[in-house]
Amino acid sequence: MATLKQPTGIDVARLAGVSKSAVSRAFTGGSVSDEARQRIFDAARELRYRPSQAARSLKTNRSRLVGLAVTHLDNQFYPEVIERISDTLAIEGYRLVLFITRGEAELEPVIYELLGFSLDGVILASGAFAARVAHECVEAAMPVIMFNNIDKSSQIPGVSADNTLGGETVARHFIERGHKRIAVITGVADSSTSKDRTEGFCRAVSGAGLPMPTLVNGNYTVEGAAEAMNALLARPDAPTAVFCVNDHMAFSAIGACQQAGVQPGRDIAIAGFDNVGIAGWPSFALTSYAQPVTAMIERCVSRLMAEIGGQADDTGTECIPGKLIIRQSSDFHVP
Amino acid sequence: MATLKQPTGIDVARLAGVSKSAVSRAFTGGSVSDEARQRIFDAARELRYRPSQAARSLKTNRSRLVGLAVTHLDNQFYPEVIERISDTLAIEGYRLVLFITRGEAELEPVIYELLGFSLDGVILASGAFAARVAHECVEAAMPVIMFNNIDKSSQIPGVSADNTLGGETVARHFIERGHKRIAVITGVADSSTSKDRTEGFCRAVSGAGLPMPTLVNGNYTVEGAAEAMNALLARPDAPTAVFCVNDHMAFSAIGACQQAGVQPGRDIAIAGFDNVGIAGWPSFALTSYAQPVTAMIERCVSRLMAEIGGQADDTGTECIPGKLIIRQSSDFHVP
DNA sequence: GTGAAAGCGCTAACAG
DNA sequence: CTGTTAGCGCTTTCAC
Repeated sequence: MATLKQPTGIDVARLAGVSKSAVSRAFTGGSVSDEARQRIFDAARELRYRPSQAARSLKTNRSRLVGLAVTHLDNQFYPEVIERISDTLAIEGYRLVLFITRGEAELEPVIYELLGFSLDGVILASGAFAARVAHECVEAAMPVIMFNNIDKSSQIPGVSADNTLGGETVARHFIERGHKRIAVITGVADSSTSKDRTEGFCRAVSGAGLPMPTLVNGNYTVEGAAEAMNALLARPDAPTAVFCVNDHMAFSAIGACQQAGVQPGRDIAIAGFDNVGIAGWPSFALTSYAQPVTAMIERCVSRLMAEIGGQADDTGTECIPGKLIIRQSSDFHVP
Repeated sequence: MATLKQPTGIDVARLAGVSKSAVSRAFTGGSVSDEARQRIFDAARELRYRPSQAARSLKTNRSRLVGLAVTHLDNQFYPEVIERISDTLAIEGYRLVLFITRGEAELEPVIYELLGFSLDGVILASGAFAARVAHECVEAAMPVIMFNNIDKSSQIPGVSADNTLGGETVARHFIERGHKRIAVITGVADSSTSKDRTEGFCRAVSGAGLPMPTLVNGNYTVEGAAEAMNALLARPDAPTAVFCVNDHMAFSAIGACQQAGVQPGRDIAIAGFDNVGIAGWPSFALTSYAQPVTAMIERCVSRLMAEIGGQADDTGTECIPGKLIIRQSSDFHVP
């Protein structure tokens, strides 16, 4: 039963024959004699005592909880990121509270909750509308940082891959392999990731004197990407290379190609972005621009910790270069 | 800055010209006159006031936080489950605190944290050693329920698919298609899921008068499953059908087959378990026993809520039947 | 329907 | 090094 009375610091103090402050000190690293400490810990173990976080939070104004807002998790990039952020935060003694968002409709309640759960800080990895949530957090003096999707136009702290560079890098790869008819399957229109990747890509393509790539919106969904790919294949001037602005869509595009009898890596070059685990599976062998996830998370967490520690973060937006991983899906020259 | 003073109930009370008790009532659904309520909410909005969860928790002994322990998330089943649990809990006003575990080594700290974070309850979906954590929770009077991996030998609340039935169902499917040389790639040895699925499968196979399936341990990992599959293919009496006890390993097995020039759905039948999203992708078209995720989560959450509400849960372990989804990877008859 | 008052369990001065 | 004391912000009797 949940109603069984938990022991308090007083119970422990009594059993150990000390004051409750001594107990508190023992558990917070204050100065206690070794002997007292020993008695306290023994008593605590006996009573199965653990300091109540609720009371502690009330006093210290710290919950050791960080909120993480993400969109739905079928894009494998997010589970990977969640796992790594969780690990990194755990080292600092923090835990993640999950807020899975599904779109604009849920905006208000999410903000309300994010701010209501007495979190120490918030990481926003949730795509398009995150910027608005971020502003609310700033207003409410809640430490916040945007991850992956950022808002360059504001001073809101953010960490992302260098998406523009990533787009460029993929473009250059296509160009080197002799492609001339090139397309890109874009993501949700107002996400910074899609915009930047597409922009970098297009700039490099036209900079090389090639015609502007055909852009089709895949909306960051499996269905959208499949449709986009089919539309591309149906064109009289079908592209020989297509850049999907994330791997999630690239997998779907590959599937669409296969169904149409077009073989990626031979008949058409496909590249993605994120380099999620699946990209390396032999069934896909997807060329992908790898986000520097480790570095991104390291920066994200340490900046958030600094904010929580009271240091204002005026670093703004930070873009870290990644690395192109070339695999079979694009590793050939056009004739 | 994190240090900006947040408004308290007193501030709101003062601005609204009422007592702080009135403010509290307004926010907890107590009886307040409409007029007062209006003034209070107006004042709260103006001050950007939100009741502090920490203080509330201290008083009510409820945090509206539920812990979720899971192993690493590369098995796509878990992200799917997390997302759904998060949604279901959100309806009840609860949020998920994530504890990503990585094995026995981390057992103690995880327990300590799980119990230390003043959670209202805990969901254990974390595989093999979850049972020990569960017992600790029970001892500590922390409402707990095991999900997916359960412990039938104890009275610890648990919800899972009917894994035995699932294994049987897959076996029957193979048998109907005329397979005689059958193998299974198993998971971590002491996980109830792997044991039950394998057991149900083997029982049905030998019940049909066929020789016992060859068992190879894939350890629930991509690498393990690939090795297992390769070992299977190398045998003189290589199987014509293999059951992978989860989809995660099945994908890897499919990859291994393809690399060996053996085509799933034609040369060999492959089936998985979980029916994760990817299973339906054309690149895999994996036959899989679908876990009844919706029902499982519904039961899991409502039982946990009951426990949190103070009702002892003596339902024990609960297994819900799923459904076989037949796809190309196994949809053929042996000659 | 409303306010006053008493804590929830803890930490952090403060004095010894 | 140790105990006493005063709250953290809220909910909740209890009178009115």
